[in-house]
Amino acid sequence: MSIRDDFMKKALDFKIEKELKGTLARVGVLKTPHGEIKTPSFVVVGTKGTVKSVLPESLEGNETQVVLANTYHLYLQPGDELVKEAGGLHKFMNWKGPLMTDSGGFQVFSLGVAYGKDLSKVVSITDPSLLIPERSSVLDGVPRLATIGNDGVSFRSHLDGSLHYITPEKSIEIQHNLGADIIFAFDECTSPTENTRYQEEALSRTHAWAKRSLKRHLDLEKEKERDFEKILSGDLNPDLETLPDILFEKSSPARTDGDERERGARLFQKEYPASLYPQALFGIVQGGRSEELRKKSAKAIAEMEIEGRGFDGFGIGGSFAKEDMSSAVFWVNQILPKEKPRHLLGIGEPEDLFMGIENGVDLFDCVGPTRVARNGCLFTKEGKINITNQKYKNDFSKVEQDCNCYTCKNYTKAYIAHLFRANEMLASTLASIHNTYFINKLVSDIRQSILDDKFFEFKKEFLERYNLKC
RNA sequence: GCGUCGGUACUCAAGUGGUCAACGAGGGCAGACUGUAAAUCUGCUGACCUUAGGUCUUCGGAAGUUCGAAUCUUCCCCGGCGCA
Repeated sequence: MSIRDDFMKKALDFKIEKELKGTLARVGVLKTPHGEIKTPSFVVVGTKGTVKSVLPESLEGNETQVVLANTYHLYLQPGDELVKEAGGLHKFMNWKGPLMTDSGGFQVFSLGVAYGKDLSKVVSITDPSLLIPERSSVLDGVPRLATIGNDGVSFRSHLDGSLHYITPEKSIEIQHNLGADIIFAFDECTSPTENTRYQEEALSRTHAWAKRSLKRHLDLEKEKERDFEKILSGDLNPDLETLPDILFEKSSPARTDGDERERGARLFQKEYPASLYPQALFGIVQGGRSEELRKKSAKAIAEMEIEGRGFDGFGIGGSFAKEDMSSAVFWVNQILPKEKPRHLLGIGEPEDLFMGIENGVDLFDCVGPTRVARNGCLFTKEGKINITNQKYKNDFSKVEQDCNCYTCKNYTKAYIAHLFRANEMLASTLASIHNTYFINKLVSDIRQSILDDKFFEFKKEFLERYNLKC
């Protein structure tokens, strides 16, 4: 197999190393053009091309393997064309490891039906009055910023009120300009409060959009291949000669600890323009709370292909009721092809990670660890603590005695509490570093427990201790 | 000493006869946050009673006027400024 084949055809290479008997859990390695991801893995969220308040160097020293940015936000600001001009998002944000972008599908939900309401990714569904009988663009007097049509979604920018129309094709084009290693199909994230009739309607739309996303993606990949061919065959590409150095990936990926990872990375270290890097596309499964719809969606997305090429992996989307999240994940992962990676979108409380991994999830992303950190909430093995509580004011112990993160190695609770009270920026930074480390380490420990055949012992031990203060 | 402006809860600061336990901001004390509209949001912050609500004590001090006073009157205490 030529370098070109390796480079272009294998945007993603996923190898399962071990499966946990009696469950859907597996341990694997996911190879991307910017390095490997040992799965299961947590994905740290950096919506606007930055993990808020944290330097990329800190992430690297923090067990962070992969970062997820957002299509919609970067399209609005600074614009995907500008990011492309800058040499792609990796260069632009100085993150050398694997990178993903979300498609903007979640903003269909958060700026649409959830706008101005107390509706989030995970809700408690015990109250039937939450169900939405009728839909309109204005509910309870709050106008939405996103309105869904069959062809795409109109967004009213939350930054300046300007109107934008995002279609599946547009989302993919933006994501190709951004240049993340793994990108997502444009979908409609529905609320669990929607009725079945609406879920069905939304699902068929998501499937149609998935197909259009796939089509546009494959076309754009073909264009890259043609350009690549020209370069290799020596057909002069005058543009190439004049491209600035910064457009070429020469440095090795950030994460090169371990021979295995380095070998994987080296495969992709030739001097190719960032814009020609292959990208992998994940299709997204929806279907709300319905078993029938979830399974139908998993089947449809799994089987979807154009000229023999399908999705490189899968996202499991939708807003969940906490109570039935695990069953929804189980239904879907039973059907999705085992050999491709699965990403549970937007989920990331410690207990959810155990649940997801047990039910066959390989990747999780969640704003929780970083958002909560900025608000003074820190993860510990005994549960979350609010560092601004009075009792920590003169507590000169570490957040966690045995934690190896930069924050715990160097600072006391009293100091972090002081930074929060004094409204110092470093407060967010130190808290975010600890929380991302905590979650990364937790997933890495779960991974090891599967390799050691100790998953259930570890889960029990961890959750019992964690829930003490929950 | 005379004149003048002021003294309101932890702090700053509204209020100038009843709708005032007293706007607002900060601080304090808690809580929330799951593909980031988020360094955000919510609640409490005189005392007591179990929340709705109720009772009591408060606006420098004292004494008055009034059905009713943080608000009006008198005296006193304290502070700023001006003039001596």
